[in-house]
Amino acid sequence: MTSPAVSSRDLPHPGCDEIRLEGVLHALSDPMRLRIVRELAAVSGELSCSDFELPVTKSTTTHHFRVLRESGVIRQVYRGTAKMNGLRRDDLDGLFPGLLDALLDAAGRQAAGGG
Amino acid sequence: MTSPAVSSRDLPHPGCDEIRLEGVLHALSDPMRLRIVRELAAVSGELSCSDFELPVTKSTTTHHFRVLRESGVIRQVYRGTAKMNGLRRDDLDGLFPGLLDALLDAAGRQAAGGG
DNA sequence: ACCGTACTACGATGCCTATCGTACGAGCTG
DNA sequence: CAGCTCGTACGATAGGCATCGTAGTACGGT
Repeated sequence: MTSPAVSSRDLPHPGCDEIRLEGVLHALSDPMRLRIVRELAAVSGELSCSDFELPVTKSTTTHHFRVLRESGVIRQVYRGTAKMNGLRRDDLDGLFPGLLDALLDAAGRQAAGGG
Repeated sequence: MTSPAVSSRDLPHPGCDEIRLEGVLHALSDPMRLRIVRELAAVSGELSCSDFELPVTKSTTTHHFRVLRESGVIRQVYRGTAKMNGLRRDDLDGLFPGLLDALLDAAGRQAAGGG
């Protein structure tokens, strides 16, 4: 077959009116989650959870993805056994214009310069 | 006398090279601290700790100001018995161009629109 | 039907932190 | 000096959270 269909298992996402700036900042204040978001932004598409090679166990990885989803930063959808992750770029840009770009730029500068 | 001199009591501030993006985001992910920063940005000058009317005790207020200072978001200096607080706007703009403005704009939009 | 892969759920653990209250220090002002 | 205001220090408390391990579920392939 071509590509696995979206599973019926659905994941709760906050609506745009439920996304809180504090929640977004808290989600991104964790190094592991900031790293995830940076990788997602770099590919500008979807990545499965297992595409990331994080120095933590799978349990912890699941936890971080959930925090990102529940804060409204990423969108998650099952596709077969894989769970695909994508940045909610349009939603975030609509709510907080320029914020995501400024954050990604800031993270990039820090990664490049300070270590 | 004219104005009370800066006290000899000195407060430790992180250098620009010590300011971490994650630390800044964590500092701003608390509603009370985000509120403090918004008020500081609004007056674009210095405010004493007691200029803020926060719904927490003085102990807690002290704690929040310290977190903001230690993360590099604000600069604090004693002037008489008062402790004056100012945004480290130049330092932050130098490290993370556009970030502070985007954050303040985002906070303003959320305060105006969603409540 | 069976197995392997991808991810989850749950409990445990140890640390961090937001909050408070009380007691104290530093500096004005009468 | 005495008192007042501003802010700190310290301990306590309660909740949050990053992490792990183990056991389990969902799905696709053989």
